[in-house]
Amino acid sequence: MNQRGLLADLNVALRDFPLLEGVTEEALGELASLARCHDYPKNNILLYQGDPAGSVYLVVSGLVKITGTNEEGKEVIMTRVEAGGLFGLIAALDGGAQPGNAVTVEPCRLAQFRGSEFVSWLKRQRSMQQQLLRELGGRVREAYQKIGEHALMGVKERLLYALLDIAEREGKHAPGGHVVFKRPTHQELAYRIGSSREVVSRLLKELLDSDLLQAEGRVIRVSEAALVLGEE
Amino acid sequence: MNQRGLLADLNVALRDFPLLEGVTEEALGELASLARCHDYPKNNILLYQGDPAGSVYLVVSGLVKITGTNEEGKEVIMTRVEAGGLFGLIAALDGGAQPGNAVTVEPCRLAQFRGSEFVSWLKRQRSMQQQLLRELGGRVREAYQKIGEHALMGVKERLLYALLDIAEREGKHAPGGHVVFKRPTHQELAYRIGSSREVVSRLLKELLDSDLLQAEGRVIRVSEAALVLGEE
DNA sequence: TTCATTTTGTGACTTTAGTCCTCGCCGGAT
DNA sequence: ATCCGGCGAGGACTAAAGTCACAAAATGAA
Repeated sequence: MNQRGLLADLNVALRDFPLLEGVTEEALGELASLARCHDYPKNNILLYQGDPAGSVYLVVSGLVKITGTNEEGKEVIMTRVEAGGLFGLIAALDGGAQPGNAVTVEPCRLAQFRGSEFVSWLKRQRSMQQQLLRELGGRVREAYQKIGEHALMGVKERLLYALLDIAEREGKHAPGGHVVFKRPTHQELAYRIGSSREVVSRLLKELLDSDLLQAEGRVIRVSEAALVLGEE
Repeated sequence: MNQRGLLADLNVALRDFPLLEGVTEEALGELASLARCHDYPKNNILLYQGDPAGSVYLVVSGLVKITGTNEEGKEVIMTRVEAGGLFGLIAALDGGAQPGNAVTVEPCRLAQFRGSEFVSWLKRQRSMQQQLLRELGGRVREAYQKIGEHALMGVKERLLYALLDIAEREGKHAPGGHVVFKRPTHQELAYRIGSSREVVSRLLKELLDSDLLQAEGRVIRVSEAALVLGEE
């Protein structure tokens, strides 16, 4: 699709994003006019950790992960940005470095803004600022949670919490007071909790043996009772 | 000192805090009128992780740490809030749970606000909101940094980074291109990096042996060259 | 100074997690 | 149907970190 078509879509999409609720039609149009909209394939690198402040991106559709990596290629996922979410903003706000790498997890459509233009637009949007304060607060809470998990729990417990988190977000309720969901691959889980594939493989089996979880193929079932353990 | 005296001091102090720059005299007075100001001793617990949203606190003087803990009493420091900083705000903004425990590290004077009153005052302060966006962005960056350190580095490296961080924040420049600072206790360092006293004891010695750092008693010296390693 | 705390150093051991490798399986592409 | 690559299981080993126990040193308050 060409830029014109993508932008038309963008205009429609903007109205659906909770972060932009309360922003006037006019301001939305203005925002759309600042955007360049593009499609990206899976695993496309958008930002590197430590890069200087640059663009701000809005995820129109798809999923982006923010990660940290070390020299040997080990990776940990800090957070995931879904449709309607922003990334690149923190650096743009304070002119500092990018807090993490940004990589598409699946094919994505992204709207790209010049950092300075986005920020000066933002300065005029009061309700958006308030939404954003809540949003950033949520990110801090999520990040603190992760720090606690890494510093205070073993891999097995982190794995359990990661699974409960998935169950909560995308699980479907099944008869018998259960929640079911399709688990990601062991490798993907390992990235999320900052461990290795083999270890996840072993520990997942232990969790399945210990009747907290049951598996049928790649689908995992948790009792709703167990779910509440995951919520602080 | 009585409440009246403390509040008079508060009024003076408010003008010095970067977070409140650009806020009108009138709004500052209004804010002060919402505050209850108290002194707290060292190690005083102010908030527990998971508590429902309640008060917002402003650190007038002293130092507060935000920590996570597990059942066995192991602790990790998420961040420290210095004079002029806020805590309890994230929960107040979104009505969620407190992201961490808040504990005084030294005797502190704190101004306490009802969460709802603080937030509705905040809604009227545009420049403050922008400051706060930057501030929260900084917290996210700091937290992501910590997640990366925990997931991707060993204890020794985390320890080194923690020391470089202290050197940068509170080190004094000494002749010979060095920076010197007084290190915290091993136990305190262990809390910061989420490890144990004994391990810190051992690894610190290794670091001192390996000429990245030199110690004279509790004072540590780093070359300015080494310092840049710590900055992403 | 003296004495009670804190703080530190260290050996010995346990536990946890990470690594390397092999092998079988399943699903999708050709 | 067949081939390949990602996925999953699991054995064997190594390395890293945590724990326990105790003694020595440093600190700071009376």
